[in-house]
Amino acid sequence: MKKYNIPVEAALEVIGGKWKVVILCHLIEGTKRTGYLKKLMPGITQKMLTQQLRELEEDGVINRKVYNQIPPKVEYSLTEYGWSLKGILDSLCSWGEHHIERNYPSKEEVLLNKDERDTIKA
Amino acid sequence: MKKYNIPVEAALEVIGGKWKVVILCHLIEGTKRTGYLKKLMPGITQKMLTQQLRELEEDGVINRKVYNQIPPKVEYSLTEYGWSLKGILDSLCSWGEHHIERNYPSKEEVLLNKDERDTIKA
DNA sequence: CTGGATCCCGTTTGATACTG
DNA sequence: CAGTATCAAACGGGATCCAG
Repeated sequence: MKKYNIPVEAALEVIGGKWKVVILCHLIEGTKRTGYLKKLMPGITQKMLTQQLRELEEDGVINRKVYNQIPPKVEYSLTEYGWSLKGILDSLCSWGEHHIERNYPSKEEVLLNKDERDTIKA
Repeated sequence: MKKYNIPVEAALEVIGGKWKVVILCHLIEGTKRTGYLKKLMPGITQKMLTQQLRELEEDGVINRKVYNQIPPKVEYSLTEYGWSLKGILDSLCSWGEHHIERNYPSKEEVLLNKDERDTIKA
């Protein structure tokens, strides 16, 4: 049985992975398939995306739905347990926005992202 | 200038380090010197502790106070900006506790920690 | 004796090509 | 399209050494 020196370590074991919080933030917006998640995270590799998704699934915070068809289609979504992280994820997003405004008042660094997001949505 | 694909990445850049959340959670309890932090985190190495503390200091969330004396004494504490993370850190701790109860209802894995904490305090 | 730095090595992550 | 395999690069762990 795993031992924790402080309870927060248990939380980090679930969402402490390098890309997990970002993945979960995207899944708050709704169910998404693998390729779309990869588009939303230009910096992640296929391998890491698969690995992090598997771990999140094992910890019970996301759901993996496989459609048996060609070409393959796999969708990921938050489980009910995963939704219990919503408050934390929202707070992290909000803090991140404030942190950006604090360090780069011009906000230029996120505007590009919004364009990208619109491009992807279009 | 750094580009973020999603604002939460800015938050992860600050508290996303492997041990940063744990360090910050300990510093919520009050100012602590280096050796005591190491006792509170048996799993961390001297090297990582120093590195993570330096990065947290550079990001403006913790304060480093050096006492010019022999033997050396260095104290770390949250800055005012660091305190803006309190809500997130508390939520993470709370979620971690619930996660432990969910997976190990006997709670045996954290009781040891409480003993350790008492031992250190004594 | 405390806080920190350096070196070496194993593990994790990244980049790329490949499979069904 | 989703996932795997392979190899290179970066990061983390541990022991040791250093300054004061």
